[in-house]
Amino acid sequence: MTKYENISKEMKHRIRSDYYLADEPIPNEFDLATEFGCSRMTVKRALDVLVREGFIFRKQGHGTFIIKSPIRDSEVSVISEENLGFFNLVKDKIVSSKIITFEIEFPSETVAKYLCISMETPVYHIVRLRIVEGEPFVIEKTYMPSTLITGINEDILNTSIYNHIKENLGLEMSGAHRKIRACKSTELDQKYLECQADDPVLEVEQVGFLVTGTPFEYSFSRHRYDRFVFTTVATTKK
Amino acid sequence: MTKYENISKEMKHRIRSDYYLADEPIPNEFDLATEFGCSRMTVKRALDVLVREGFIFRKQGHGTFIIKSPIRDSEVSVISEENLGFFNLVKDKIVSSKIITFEIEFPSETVAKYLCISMETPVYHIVRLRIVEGEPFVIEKTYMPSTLITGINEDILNTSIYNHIKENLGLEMSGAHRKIRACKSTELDQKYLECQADDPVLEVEQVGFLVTGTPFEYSFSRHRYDRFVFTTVATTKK
DNA sequence: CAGTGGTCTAGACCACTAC
DNA sequence: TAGTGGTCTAGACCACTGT
Repeated sequence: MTKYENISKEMKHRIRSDYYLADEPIPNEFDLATEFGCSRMTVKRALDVLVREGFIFRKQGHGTFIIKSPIRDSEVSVISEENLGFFNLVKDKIVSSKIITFEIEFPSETVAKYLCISMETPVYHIVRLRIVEGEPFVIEKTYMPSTLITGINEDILNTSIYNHIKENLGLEMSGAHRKIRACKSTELDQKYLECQADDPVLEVEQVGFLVTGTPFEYSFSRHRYDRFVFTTVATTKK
Repeated sequence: MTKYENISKEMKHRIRSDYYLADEPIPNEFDLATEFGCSRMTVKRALDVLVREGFIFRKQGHGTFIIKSPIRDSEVSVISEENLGFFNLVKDKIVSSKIITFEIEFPSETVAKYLCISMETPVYHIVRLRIVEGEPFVIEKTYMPSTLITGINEDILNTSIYNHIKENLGLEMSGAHRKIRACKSTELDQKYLECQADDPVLEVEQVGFLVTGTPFEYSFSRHRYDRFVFTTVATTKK
């Protein structure tokens, strides 16, 4: 844990616990640097994280203020930078899985393209239903190069592929590119998500990357439209 | 335009125009600092932008590499940090608008909450259909405090509210909190988006902020499901 | 004008990678 | 071990805000 991460964490905690008054600026960067015993650049870097996550905003020449936006208090949602795996999404909930498909095959042209592999590299093709608190939540269709992500079995599929990648394979995920769209539900959706023929689904298409830059998964997550909202924070300043 | 923004821009240009080989690391931070005549910290900051936007990734102890992911090449989409206004979304396309509702009213409790105003502060309530290349694209329902965003008229509604806010009012937008979900289409959607009763819509709920931290708009954009995809880049590293 | 955040420097040391 | 990115410093000067 670096110094700036600690400061980020502490400041987030202070904001969430109303340590600072929401209508006044938080202490300036010089004072925070003194308080935390570090240089001003380190405080700045720590606060950059909070800006990106939508906790605070800065006003040049005036100060740094807390954003009190109720839109951040979502039930089940993705706040952009934070979590990749499904388990992070639904922490503190009871989760189970049902394996619908578990095959190994040669990839289609599209799958090969997104995973940056040849069409001769076999991939896992996994379809799982994820159940949260006893209710069907999402169908995940995942393709992963079997040469990279090795040792997949049903036990792993019933818990977390991400944990397997991290704990057993020692690989680290760095990020993902995602597309989010609304779709009509298919018969597969209706059967497993237990939704009506005219219910839509929210689909998240994702290419996940390791810290080595290698794509390791290409997936489609189809969510029940009434149980999932995707949340993001956008800032214009770089 | 600051030094690091210039370097970001130049590096993005180089990557897009294949100036660097995609299979080799780009020059290290020390060499780039020499080339651009700046300190290493400034290069680092410039490259941070490209990391967040999904152009490159870094591998400590090894180098910095280009991400070649085809998922970024979307037609009409939102890449997280970049654009807030509708016009930025569909640059280089022919856009027109149809005003469906243009009223001033007292806000509901919800609208007041999201805009951080009292229920006695009047708000504009605007519903517009946006047409791209002759095809209905999105219905935008927008609430804005009339005391903050002044001087709205039909001319402005037919072009861009964002331009009005920027050019005429001299206000600057800083970011937004968004929720994205799939919905069933309503009769209003079907009528104006010219979609079928069983077509879903992709809804983006948004609270937009000025650089002063003040919420200035609370809006719902309902997109035709077959004409819009929301794209984002997520990274686990802060 | 004083106070704040924004940018930038020139260097230091550390952590990690590949060879 | 050499080379890379990661963190951090102690300052400097600039740009902007409110009074």
